[in-house]
Amino acid sequence: MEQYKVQQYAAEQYIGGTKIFKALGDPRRVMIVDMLSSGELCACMILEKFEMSQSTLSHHMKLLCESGLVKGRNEGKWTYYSLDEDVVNVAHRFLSAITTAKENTIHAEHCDCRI
Amino acid sequence: MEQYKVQQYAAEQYIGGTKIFKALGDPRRVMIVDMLSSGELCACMILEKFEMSQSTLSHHMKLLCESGLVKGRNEGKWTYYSLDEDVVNVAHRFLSAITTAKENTIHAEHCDCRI
DNA sequence: CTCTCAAATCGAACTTTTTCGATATGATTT
DNA sequence: AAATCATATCGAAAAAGTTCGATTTGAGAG
Repeated sequence: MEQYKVQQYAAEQYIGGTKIFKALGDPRRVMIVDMLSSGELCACMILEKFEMSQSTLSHHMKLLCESGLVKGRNEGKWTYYSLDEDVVNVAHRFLSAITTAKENTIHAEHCDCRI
Repeated sequence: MEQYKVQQYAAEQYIGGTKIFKALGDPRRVMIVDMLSSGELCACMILEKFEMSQSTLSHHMKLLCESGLVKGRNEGKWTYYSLDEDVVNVAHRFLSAITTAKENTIHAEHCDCRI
């Protein structure tokens, strides 16, 4: 998780970052991340803020955890969730990587529309 | 597009950013953004790099354009695509906003698990 | 004016995601 | 040990996303 290199145009390299973005591709999950940015919260607290069944929240939390952005911690019958700052940083770096100009691109290659 | 404020926990505020992340929630679209980060490309050039039908690429480009990340420009029978740097910056700021600690959070509120 | 080419749109099949109620699990309370 | 509570998992239904071939559109070339 230390370094995240984007190797050009080889799909596997993009999967991890894509998984994070996919997790953030839903308004409620983004709202949950926003809530967690100020610190750990138990599932029951998050559930209170949404009109959503308990099983649906559990599903969203699972996706967030699978992306790596969020960590879960069990304490007794409660589960506490928090952001994984390392993965948050991976997300930032990945977004930077894919939006920053690079060397060795396909821009110099031949194409009909450049004749 | 100048400022992007995240108002806490009101879904509408998150929709724009979510749309960008949703656009980035697919490996091929991320690869296309990566390609475009080094400059404008015509659709035919992008198509060459993927095993994908022309109509599928067109669909992905439409999603990227609708998110705002990518702009299309017609020139003769060709279409050239490029990143919209303003929206790229919106994406960065939005990601920062939702992952940065804030005031007035729900963390101080009462919850059974905090008795 | 017709043909060709690049790209967009359409329509259908397929896959994935979302959602919920019901049930299971695992811990605390009585 | 039985009841209760928080959360996870299951299964099914509905919604959304992906993909492709076929067709349309719109621009240039012959």
